[in-house]
Amino acid sequence: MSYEPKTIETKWQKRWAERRVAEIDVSRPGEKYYMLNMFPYPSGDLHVGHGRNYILGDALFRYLRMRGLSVLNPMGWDAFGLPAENAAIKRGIHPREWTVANIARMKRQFDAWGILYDWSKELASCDSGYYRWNQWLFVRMFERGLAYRAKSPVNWCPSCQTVLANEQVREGRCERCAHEVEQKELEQWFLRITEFADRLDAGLDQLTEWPEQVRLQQRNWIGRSVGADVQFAIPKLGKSITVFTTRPDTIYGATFMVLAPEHPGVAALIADHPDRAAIEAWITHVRNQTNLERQAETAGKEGRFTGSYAVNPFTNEEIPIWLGNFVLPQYGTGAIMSVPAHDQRDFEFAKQFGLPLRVVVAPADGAAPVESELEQAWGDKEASVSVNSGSITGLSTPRAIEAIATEIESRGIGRRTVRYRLRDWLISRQRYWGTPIPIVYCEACGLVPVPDDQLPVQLPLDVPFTGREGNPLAKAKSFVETSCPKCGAAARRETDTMDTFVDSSWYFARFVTPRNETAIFDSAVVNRWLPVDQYIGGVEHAILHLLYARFITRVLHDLGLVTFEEPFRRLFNQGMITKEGYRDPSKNMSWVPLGEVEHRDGIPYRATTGALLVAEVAKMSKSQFNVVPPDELIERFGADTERVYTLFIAPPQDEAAWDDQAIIGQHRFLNRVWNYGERIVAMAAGAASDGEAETKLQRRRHQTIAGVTSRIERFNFNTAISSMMEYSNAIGDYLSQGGSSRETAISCFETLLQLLHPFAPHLTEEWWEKLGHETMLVASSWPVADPELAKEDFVTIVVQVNGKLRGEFEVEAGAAEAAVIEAAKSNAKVVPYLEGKTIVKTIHVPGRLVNLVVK
RNA sequence: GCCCCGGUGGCGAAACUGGCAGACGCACGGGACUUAAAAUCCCGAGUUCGCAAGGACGUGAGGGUUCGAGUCCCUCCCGGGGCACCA
Repeated sequence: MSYEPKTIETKWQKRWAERRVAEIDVSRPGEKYYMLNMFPYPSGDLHVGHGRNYILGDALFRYLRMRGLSVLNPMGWDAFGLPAENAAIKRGIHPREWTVANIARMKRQFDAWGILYDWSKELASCDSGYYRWNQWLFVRMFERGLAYRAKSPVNWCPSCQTVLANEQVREGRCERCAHEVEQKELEQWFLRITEFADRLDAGLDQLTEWPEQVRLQQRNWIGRSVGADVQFAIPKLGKSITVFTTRPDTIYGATFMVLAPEHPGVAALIADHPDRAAIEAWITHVRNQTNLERQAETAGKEGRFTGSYAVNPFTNEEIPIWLGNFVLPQYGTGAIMSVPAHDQRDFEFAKQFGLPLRVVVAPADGAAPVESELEQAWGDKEASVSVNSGSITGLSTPRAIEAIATEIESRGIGRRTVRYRLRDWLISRQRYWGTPIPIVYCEACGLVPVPDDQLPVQLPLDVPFTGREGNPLAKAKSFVETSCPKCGAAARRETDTMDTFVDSSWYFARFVTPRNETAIFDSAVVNRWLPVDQYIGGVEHAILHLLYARFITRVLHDLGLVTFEEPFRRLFNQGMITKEGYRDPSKNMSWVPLGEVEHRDGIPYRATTGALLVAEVAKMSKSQFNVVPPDELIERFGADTERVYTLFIAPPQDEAAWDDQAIIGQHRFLNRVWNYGERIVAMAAGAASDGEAETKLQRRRHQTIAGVTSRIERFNFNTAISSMMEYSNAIGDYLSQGGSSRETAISCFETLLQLLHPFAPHLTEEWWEKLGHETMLVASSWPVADPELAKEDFVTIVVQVNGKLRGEFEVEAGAAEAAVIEAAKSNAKVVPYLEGKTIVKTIHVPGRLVNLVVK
């Protein structure tokens, strides 16, 4: 019988499901291992690029299981979100229906790939049994002041018709739809993540098994900076304004002050300005700028003089107070002391408005820069010292910072401070398909959280989806109109829903006890199974999801629900799968459907218009027509082939371009494995064993076990597959070059089946059964290498003369050094290079090489 | 601008601690089987000089350390990602 993947694949998928091989009882004792693929948004269609993430996870799952661990590998659905609502508007299907149908589709696709999940733990964030606990958690946070409502300028996406968190804005644009984000002053719900900034930053140090890149991104996003708050007196007002600086040592060089136009003190400062109206008009103009405009580097700096002065507390000089659009109201105190000689932004502002510079820092071993000659701010890459700075003159920069901070504190005009770039997390969304925020507005009682026994606040199903004008929830009278839980008076429900990132910030804990109806989860069980031992997902969540999850985990910790603060011990980010797509330069570089692309002499043209096209490698996406659906591949080659190819294509953390042609190589490989099986079972039993060929194959077997195991441990799936191919080739050589022991052939083949099982599970199960095993391969024990049998008897020693390769010879492993060197010197290929020379140095690396240095 | 990560055959890549560069594949060339094709199997192949034996060159560029560098150090070029007036 030849290899027919279709038949055997459905057979085994069915059997794994029936026997519930991936289900685990969380109360079962044993060494636990919690592995988790980030739960997906159920968009419906999976392509081979998505497959990378899940296939990798499944290979790991099968391997760990065979290693004998109790592996929890659940799957669920990040099921709230905009696409479902947009589908409702476009096609009149209710978001719930659309979501449920997509979930069913995706489950079928997982099955077709042969992926095993513990479906008894399945959860969907759009089920009220799940989002109820979202609401419960929100109320806990509200009670502790960690969830609060505030009016502030927020990011508004006019296309999505909702506000966005800071993290969801990329380069001034909406992360989802790329529409430019506007600033709006709105009252919204926030979670106080900034209160955890310090802990979130410090915790990064422990995450040694996370990709360095992700830790760095989080660190930058949190943006911890150490400095000092300093008060500058405003004699005219009899008050002072506080600035934040990371360089208090440069305070003697602070020649002016700049406030954000939004700074609360501005009105008083410009009250008696002769041209007040003009300044106010300018302030309005700055406020109306989008973040994109305001922060664009090309825009240059804008500023206005307030007409007022502050006193520099160290020089006692009066310095002018300016307003500048480059000073951000949300960071620090919204006010800065400007040191134009040593800060590039201040330098540019000073040059633009003719403000004075004063050099107060100089190289430790050189002349101080001269103010009039400066072309840019002078910074301290290397050692520098304070100059022209009163009591700190002559101190090195770090010591000067300390000294001045101490003086500021002792004089009572400020203190050391740590500031963060991180802002509170805006979670209100003006959309329907999300968790309702469980708050009631009462005339008398104000903001009243919905009591626990009234949760969940159910999302009403009978809501009109008309598109555009605002949140459909606000139009559902039966939902909005309610009574105050405190006083019973008529009241109004909050109609904002939560950012879906709230849902995904704790789902990994819910997975352990997903049906718990009395608590968010069972703490005892969660504390045994968490943190997640291995988390797998894309880098696009480096900041958003992973930061929020770390934050919420700390909240759960402080609520006494969990004993840990970091939810994910190890993190792995798989790389993207890309594919060539085609763009039409004559049509504004729009993407061309594959059916319209025609190749002539390897050059792509548009079949309909004859236009020359440009090929571009990009992330798979329907809108770019470069998606490869797995269906045809599975039909033609089988899921095992797709799985092996996906893992072989490149190191899993690297980006990889899908090659429709190269997949044939993996199909050939599996086909060969199948044929070796056929040849082995056809062998005559009981033939005499044949010493050398057998020893050689056995040695190969044990080397391969060791190699594949360590490569899987290091996630080097591509090279693990290479070494299985080599091993498979060795079995082929044994069969075709006179190997005659059926017993040897079978046991070596069985080892191949076991090693290959995580990658090609169907084919290997089929052969395991064909060879007479009654229990499943997935339940077998991972083979263990015998180092004695893996040892080589002979090693190849290469001989170099002056570092150049000149010869090689075989020698018994562990041969004496003197003998090896002697053999090297007398090697026929080497001798000519030694003639007439003297050997001045001999290097011997045992088992590898001899290098003879001659003169 | 700052911070990260990369750059190895025609292509995907390998080389784990400084020790035979290019394993394993794709594509390609030659051969076997076949009426033929597909499938399968075998052989070849970094570039270059040479009939060959063999030699020279070769991991983005240049320099350095070392008996020996894809691997370590310095400078630069190119590609990708992140942050971007954060005081």
